[in-house]
Amino acid sequence: MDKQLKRRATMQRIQTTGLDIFYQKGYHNTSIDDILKELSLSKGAFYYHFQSKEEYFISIVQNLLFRKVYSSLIEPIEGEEDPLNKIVNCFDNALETAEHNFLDYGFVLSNFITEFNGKNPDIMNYLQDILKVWEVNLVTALQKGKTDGYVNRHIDSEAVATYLISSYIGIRTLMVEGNSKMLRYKYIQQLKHYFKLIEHKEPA
Amino acid sequence: MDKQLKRRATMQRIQTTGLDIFYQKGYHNTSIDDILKELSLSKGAFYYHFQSKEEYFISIVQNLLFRKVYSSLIEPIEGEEDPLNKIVNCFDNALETAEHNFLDYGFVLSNFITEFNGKNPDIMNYLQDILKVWEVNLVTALQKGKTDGYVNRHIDSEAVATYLISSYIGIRTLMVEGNSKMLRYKYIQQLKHYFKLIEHKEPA
DNA sequence: AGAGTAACGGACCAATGGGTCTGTTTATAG
DNA sequence: CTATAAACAGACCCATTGGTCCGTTACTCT
Repeated sequence: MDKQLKRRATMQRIQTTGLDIFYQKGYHNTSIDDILKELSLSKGAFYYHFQSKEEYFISIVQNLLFRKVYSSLIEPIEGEEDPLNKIVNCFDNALETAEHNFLDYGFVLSNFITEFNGKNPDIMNYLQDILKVWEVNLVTALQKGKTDGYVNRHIDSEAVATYLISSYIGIRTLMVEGNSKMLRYKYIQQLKHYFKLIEHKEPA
Repeated sequence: MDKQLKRRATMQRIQTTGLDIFYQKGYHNTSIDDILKELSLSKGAFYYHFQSKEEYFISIVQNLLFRKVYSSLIEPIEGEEDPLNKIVNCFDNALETAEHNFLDYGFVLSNFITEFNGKNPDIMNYLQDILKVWEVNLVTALQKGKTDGYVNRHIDSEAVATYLISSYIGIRTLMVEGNSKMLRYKYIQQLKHYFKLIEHKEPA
């Protein structure tokens, strides 16, 4: 009965370091051997648990990547208070952790989207799905903000959501450069600036 | 005397289709043989003109990629009139051409930045240089817009420039998904919205 | 304790990768 | 017309790739 657990644990281990290395080096530039070397594991072990490199990667996306994005960018947006405030804080926190990476490799999700676009429609779907969940939750939060009196009723929630996602993906791509602290500061500053147009204006 | 020209022509051919394929499939996922097959050329010919895959790619970045980015995103910003207007038009045009690609592969420059980050500092420098030229020109245009009375004097030009670049990179990454027409519309809408905060307010 | 199977080790394979080398064509210069 | 080098063709090299196969260990259940 304990074998199921052991199995799960090993698979998780392989997936976790797999995500790390794929994130750092990219999917096509990472060999199974690279990952197995890091794990001190054998090929027999790997192919006992996974059918192929592709299926392995997909399992990582569904198990780990989704939760990673969800916990850092989606979950923190949910709740009752002012959504605009929460979005700013959420983005700022996410950028801060990125900033503290010694060497940053960008936004995991958008990296993979860039890498697989036009090459593997199957994997692309799984990645796009994560994006969609993010977008939907942003739109929902903004709409709720309208009814709760935090957000201007005249704004196009979907357009704002895409604009937010775009800018976040972009700033994370820029931050790989180095002076991420300055970039984060500038970005958050402009984001707040932008949000002045979005927030509900109290009747004078 | 004509040999120099012939040589140049052949190298250009190899570089041009190289950029195409690298853009579509990514650097690591593209083999020299892939490119040579497309060109109906031999390995001997290739390695007669280029020393290695890496040196070859760098030559592409410096010769073709820079000009591509410059002509589509940097040059159109220069000039005398209202910079904000020109930026909107420039971005809109760039997104339109992207939209008309049957299959879009994203923003070439940011794709490569994502792919080479943390892997090849040499290539990264060349790519970052292009980004910097873009950024500097945006900042210059905004500053000039201030003195010419088009742009609000209180805005932080550098922050606006990074915010613009971020959002552009991001929306191009999103547009690979499919419904790029809608995305473009939403993006430009929010961009204009954002620019209302940036433009010079006429004294009442 | 022993049978049976899950979990793993690692040699092996065919295909592909970047890159070399030698030979052949082509074109210019004298 | 011929010598000479540039431009190219393509067989070849060897390390690496994803993946297979079979043997061995370790654990579980009766």
